[in-house]
Amino acid sequence: MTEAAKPYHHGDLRAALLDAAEAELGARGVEAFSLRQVARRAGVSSAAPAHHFGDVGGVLTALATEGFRRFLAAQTLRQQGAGEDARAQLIALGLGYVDFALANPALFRLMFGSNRAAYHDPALYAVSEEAFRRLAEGVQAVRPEAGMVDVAAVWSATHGLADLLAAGRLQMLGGMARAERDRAVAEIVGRSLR
Amino acid sequence: MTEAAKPYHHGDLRAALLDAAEAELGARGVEAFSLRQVARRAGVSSAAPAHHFGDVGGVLTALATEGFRRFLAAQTLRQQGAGEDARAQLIALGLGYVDFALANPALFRLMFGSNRAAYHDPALYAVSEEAFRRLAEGVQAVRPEAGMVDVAAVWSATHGLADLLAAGRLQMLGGMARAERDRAVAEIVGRSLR
DNA sequence: CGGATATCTTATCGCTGTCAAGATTTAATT
DNA sequence: AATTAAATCTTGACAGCGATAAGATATCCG
Repeated sequence: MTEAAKPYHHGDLRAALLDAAEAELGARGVEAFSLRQVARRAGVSSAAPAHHFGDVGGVLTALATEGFRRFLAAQTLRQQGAGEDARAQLIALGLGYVDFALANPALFRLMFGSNRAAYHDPALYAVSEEAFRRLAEGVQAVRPEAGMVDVAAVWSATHGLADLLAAGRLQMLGGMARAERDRAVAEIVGRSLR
Repeated sequence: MTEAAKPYHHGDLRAALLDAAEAELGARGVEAFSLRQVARRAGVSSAAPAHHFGDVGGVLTALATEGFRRFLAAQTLRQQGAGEDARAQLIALGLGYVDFALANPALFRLMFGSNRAAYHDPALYAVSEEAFRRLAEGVQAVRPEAGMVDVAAVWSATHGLADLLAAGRLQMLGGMARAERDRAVAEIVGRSLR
């Protein structure tokens, strides 16, 4: 096909719907997310998404899954630019955690602060478990004798920071220049390790 | 009036609607909260809430405001049962923070993890600012030279802990007996202070 | 080529939040 | 005490939502 005005079949509607859903999420937030609006954004009828995602929960679950992939990628990116020692790697993971929350606040909120994504979905469960595993292993690498409380401490500090920043509280940190904020995040995550 | 079956005027509908709203919030969560359902719970027409709260946002804002009052009360309760020194007081504040989140997960999520409550509302703004002020002053009392980063560290660790526990992640801590969990929370909050 | 299948639309349902208009009760004023 | 004003609640309507069944159109595969 060359470039027909409106082919009956979209070609890759699933991907287009996910893009539209992310735009909708960013524009309206998790609370006011509308599936019909997503369909409208993609230039398709309101019933079209059902064939690819089932219901609105399916769309949000797929979006959250994609979100976790990028979440992990943001952590990897920071870790690649960090020193090799375990502590620097764990702090880099925390910086990536916060990076993602600041860059995608609505997506972050969908992933961590709502019941709208179905975590019993195998793909979402797998990728969220991987995120936890990476953090836990990062803690173990720094302190081999570390236990549950140590993992909880690092996760809590990092997640709390990310959540408060994504919500727009903690303006004292959110308004900082990146380098300065990075130092503060590193300091806070570092403290949680004792 | 003795006990007429259905008086046209309720008497204290505002309070009854808030109770119904809290029940609805607990039952369905922030995501599926329905104003009509709240009215049904209170035995009143769907348009009745408008006269007391304006729209659904007004109900949720009032509910969040009441939530912050109880949030502060939970912290006060812990602080009354704690030692007098500044550090014990701050850790008690953190324990109250977590207590509230575990006892009222849906309300906690409304207050901290959603845009549905209007924080420009004077009453809600005032009570949420008081909560922040108490935490910041608690940090200052422990370390008079403390700065923004110290406040952010304590808030992040405490809030992250509460948020993850309310969301059902961190089952490792959530499944503990209260005394054991308290020790872990105290340890984690304590770490954020240095 | 032709039937099976995947993809998308149209039309409809019950539910939601909001609003205007009317009914009923309480409060204020004289 | 009588009348008026104000507050409270109901009824009825509207548009938008998610979901689903039935039909239209395109692709796949023998």
